[in-house]
Amino acid sequence: MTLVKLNSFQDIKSEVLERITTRTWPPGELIPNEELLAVEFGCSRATVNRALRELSESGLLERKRKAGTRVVLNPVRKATLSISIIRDDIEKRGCTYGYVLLERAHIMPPLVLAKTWGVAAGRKMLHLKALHLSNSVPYAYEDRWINTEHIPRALEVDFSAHNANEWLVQNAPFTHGDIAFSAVNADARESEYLDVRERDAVFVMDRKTWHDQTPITTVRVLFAPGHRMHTTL
Amino acid sequence: MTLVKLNSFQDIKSEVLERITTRTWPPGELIPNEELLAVEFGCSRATVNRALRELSESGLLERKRKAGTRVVLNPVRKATLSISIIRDDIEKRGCTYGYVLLERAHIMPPLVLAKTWGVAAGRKMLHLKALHLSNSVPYAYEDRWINTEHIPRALEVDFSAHNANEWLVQNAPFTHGDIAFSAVNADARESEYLDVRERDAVFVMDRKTWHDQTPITTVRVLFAPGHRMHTTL
DNA sequence: AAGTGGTCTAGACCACGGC
DNA sequence: CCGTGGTCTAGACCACTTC
Repeated sequence: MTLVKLNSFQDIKSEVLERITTRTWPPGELIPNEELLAVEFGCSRATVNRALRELSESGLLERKRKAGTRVVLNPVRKATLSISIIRDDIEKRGCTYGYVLLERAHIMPPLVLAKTWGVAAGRKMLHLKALHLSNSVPYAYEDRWINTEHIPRALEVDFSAHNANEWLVQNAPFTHGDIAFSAVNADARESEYLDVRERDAVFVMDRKTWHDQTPITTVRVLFAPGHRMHTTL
Repeated sequence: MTLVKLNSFQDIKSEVLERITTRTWPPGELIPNEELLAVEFGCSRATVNRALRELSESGLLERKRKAGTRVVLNPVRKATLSISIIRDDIEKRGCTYGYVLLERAHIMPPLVLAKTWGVAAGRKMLHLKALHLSNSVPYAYEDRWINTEHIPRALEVDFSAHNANEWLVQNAPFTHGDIAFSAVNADARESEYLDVRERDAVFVMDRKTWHDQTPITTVRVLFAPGHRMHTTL
């Protein structure tokens, strides 16, 4: 075993990655423990630890105390999605952002929603429908419910002037959330709002957020046809 | 300032998160430096560093040498997607996985593909179309190109017996990739393969992978209607 | 019981980037 | 210049898991 001086955890990541892709350490194989690698690479155990920890976070290694570190058999690659505010998406492309409130109502949510989202049944919530425009062209249509039991102030906000997404980000922080993406055929109303043909395929994001156990808001966003969500591996 | 003993970086993450959401440290604000926080929390600087680093990786803090650490104004939340192989997705739900090769050809790719993917024009590549089944029902349809200049062995593999995805994962590792998700209306052929009506909305994943600079494979996967991709924030 | 990774510490040096 | 975060080190203790 040659002792090569690899001082940074980045170098070690690359070297380990190399050994994985070239199958020096084939899938399923147990690799040497941190202490041995530290000796081999001429660095401290903490540095090896950081390199291996990050590789395991990206799904390439599997680590267990006492059992050691293994190369994952069928790597489940992790891709990071950046969920930005729609306004930013639009402005990043050099387009002008526009916003229109379509509907506002303080009503009881459908039972399905109350069930799946965990809000008390029989309580009114704020329901908003709005359109996001890019250079005056429909970009996304959103259908949102806000838990006004928890955020009563939302009832007094003029959501025709303030984008609900941005108001909530600044006024009702959440601790965790839950997102799903899918594809649906635009129904009659949706296609009218987005100015597309009925049944056109639209990309959908469903998001629910909570502050600890308390539901904050849930929103379904339909993006105009052609929308792509992009990331790297 | 009270000195509270917070020994773990997890505790510190929670505490800092708490201060962000309760606006003890409002958006845009500069927070104390690592050394001060280490004193306040009664732990070492390295521990504070790990907590703050992780929070900055999830998009809540912004750190710059000399400038210090700030609470991000409009947090762009990072969500992690797990991209698993289709077989696992299906079997995880307790369904039986099936696979059918529909077409195989060693031909020149369309010019658009060569351009966007960076392969030399005028070279033949392996083109595969296949169907993934869940309990014998179409689950996803894939249209794939494999760079046989780089992986000549792929020409000798019987892809009617071996799933291309899995063969490639095990035989042609990649160093990086690029994924996009979108929604499209199924065309006549696609809807026939997936056994749905024409123009039904399908969820699409386009993926390209490279080994260093060399293209490995590119695939477009169309998922049967109803498919959802899920993650947490 | 013993081996492994998970984490913390105290101290150090360095790179970046405002000043 | 010099304050800040970024990283590394050597050592330590602990938690988990397999044996």
